Amino acid sequence: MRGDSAVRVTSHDVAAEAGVSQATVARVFSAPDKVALATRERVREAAARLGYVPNAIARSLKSQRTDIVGAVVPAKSEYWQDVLTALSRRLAEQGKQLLLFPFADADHVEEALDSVEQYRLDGLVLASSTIRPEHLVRMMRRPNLRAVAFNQPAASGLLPLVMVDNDAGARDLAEHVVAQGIGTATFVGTVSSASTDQIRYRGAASALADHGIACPYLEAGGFSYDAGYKAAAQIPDGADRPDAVMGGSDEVALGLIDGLRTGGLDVPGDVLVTGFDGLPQASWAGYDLTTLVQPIEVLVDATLAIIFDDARDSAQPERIVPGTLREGKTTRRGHG
Amino acid sequence: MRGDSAVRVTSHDVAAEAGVSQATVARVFSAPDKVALATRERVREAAARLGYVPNAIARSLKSQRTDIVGAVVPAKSEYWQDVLTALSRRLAEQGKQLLLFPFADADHVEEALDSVEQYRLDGLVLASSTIRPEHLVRMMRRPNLRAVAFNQPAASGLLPLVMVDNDAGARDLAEHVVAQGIGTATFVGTVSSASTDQIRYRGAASALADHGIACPYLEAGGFSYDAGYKAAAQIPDGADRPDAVMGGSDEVALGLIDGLRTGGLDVPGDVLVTGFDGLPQASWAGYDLTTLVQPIEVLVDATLAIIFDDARDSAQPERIVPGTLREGKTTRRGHG
DNA sequence: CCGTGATGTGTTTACGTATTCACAACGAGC
DNA sequence: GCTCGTTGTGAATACGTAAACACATCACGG
Repeated sequence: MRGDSAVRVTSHDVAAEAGVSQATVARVFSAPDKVALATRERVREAAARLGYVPNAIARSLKSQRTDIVGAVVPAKSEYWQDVLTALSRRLAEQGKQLLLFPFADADHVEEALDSVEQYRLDGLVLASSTIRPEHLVRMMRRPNLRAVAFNQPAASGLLPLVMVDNDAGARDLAEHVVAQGIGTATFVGTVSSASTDQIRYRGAASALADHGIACPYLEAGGFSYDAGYKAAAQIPDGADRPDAVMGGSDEVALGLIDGLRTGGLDVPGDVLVTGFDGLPQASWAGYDLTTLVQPIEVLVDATLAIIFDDARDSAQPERIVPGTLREGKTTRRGHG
Repeated sequence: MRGDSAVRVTSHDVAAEAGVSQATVARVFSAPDKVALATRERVREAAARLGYVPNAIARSLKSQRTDIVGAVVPAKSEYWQDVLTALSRRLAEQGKQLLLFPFADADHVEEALDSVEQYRLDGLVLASSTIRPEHLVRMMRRPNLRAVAFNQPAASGLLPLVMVDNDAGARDLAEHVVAQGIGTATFVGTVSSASTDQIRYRGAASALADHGIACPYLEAGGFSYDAGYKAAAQIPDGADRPDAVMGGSDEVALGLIDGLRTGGLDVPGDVLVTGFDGLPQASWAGYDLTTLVQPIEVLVDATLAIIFDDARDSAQPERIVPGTLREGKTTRRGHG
């Protein structure tokens, strides 16, 4: 039934109602100071009377700006959800919107990017360290599209990049557990092919090596609690049990804690555990995980600055932001 | 590479390159079966050569369909993030996108809705039980906009509505704890003005009353872990301590557990705890919370069915979907 | 051999806005 | 009293596509 009572009302209708031209109506809503006060108010009243709302689609078509930023992110991840929350809030403050392009796994990134190209977005945030370089390159040369890689070291040199200092963070965590007096350690990574995972492991291993401590690598095989939980079973027990287990992410670390405890171990009594990211859940009293907190607001602001600042000619910027060590009870050793 | 110059390439350019009309190019990308195979391939090749990508903005303007669904949701909430994940995945499968309109608190809903109206969305998911009725009514009469209230009992009669059966779920949980042999109980709600909170409390209280058990109401004052954690301190201890504490949501319940444990109590040894929603975190081994799992996939599918099914004349549908009781160790009593 | 329907393509218009250009009215400066 | 810049407004156009309409071609049955 097309005969809906609700008719689409355009700037032309408002123009007729107010006795002005369509151009004037458009100006009232996009450049009000170019219209005389009296006219402006007459138009505003007419618009209100008719229930007129400017059509963002038409505006975008004409102005070549959508005021929409896209984000290509993994569908399932605590960490990314936190980032998206911060991102969308900041955008909303600027009157812009966030269009989500989630992908289930790395093989589906291609499809997501197909969609991205159709919408003429003002900017694009490429998240997840599992996006492959060839995909990144594809996004480089779209006109009017500012793409930024977020926490994705592999994008270095290809795209503007914003990330937390994974290396320094991993070292900080390692130094911290060393200071607790550990003699052995194991790193349980997320997915070994992820560039963040590699950097975090190398940073931790290198810092531990400085103290003469070896640090074998174990792969959880995912970015999830479940992956960490299962990986806990792979950690040697008995004489070979490490004094500290460093998780490649908070999600994995939380799973590790529960997995270790299920296995009868005490955290931190028997084993120290660290994470990485600073998820809200890491602060929950049941875990109180020692982790490296990412300054998400700072990272998001830096990302948006690259997208919206007009310094187009500047070279590919790389913003590497330091994180903060959060000391929880999972590394608090020797209460007595 | 030839197609990567920074020029905008349109269907007209492709038409010229392929020696056909613009209309034919458009048909190749929107209704391929209306074009002869030979022509189609010629156009496809020309498009690939030039790096042509259809402009979704222009298409939307012409076709009056954006293929975008909006979601108005609270900015910070584990539960809604799970819903959004499911929603965006389903939409992606259908080649549609999700546009996010997060709001920090109920006072900012207005602004979010202003933005919503400008984009001519195909559908809108109004989430959160804190959206006020006057806002809902405003969304009713937009042309070409199918708005659906998601888990928001207050919208009944105003908008199409999809929700889990809060009443039955609360009763199920209550019956379950009664079956564990409790004699006293307390309900710790989220925010008492939220319609879901009221229904859950009434359902639980009513079921408990059937067994002669009173159930005082305590308000956590938020939907968060922190609110629950703090609320735990309000629960009477000593002789007045309830045998069971029912949380108004999983987030609150998880906070309650940690709060109670911090207070020196054993869960479930001293107090049983239940939640509501079925968050992934509720299944974490550290908590293993007894809760009512919402069938999010089912709810999302029902929502999208209302938005995209052409049964325009049908009355305001209300889909109330039953949840599933998940029995965890937080209500497993009497180990000894 | 003509009518008829199907098929494929081109021509044209419309979606609703922002912007350029033109123009009128007006005050100020010489 | 004339030029000149300013201010406010209208007319016209373009953004890139989809769809309505017209038309040509062709197969086919009578």
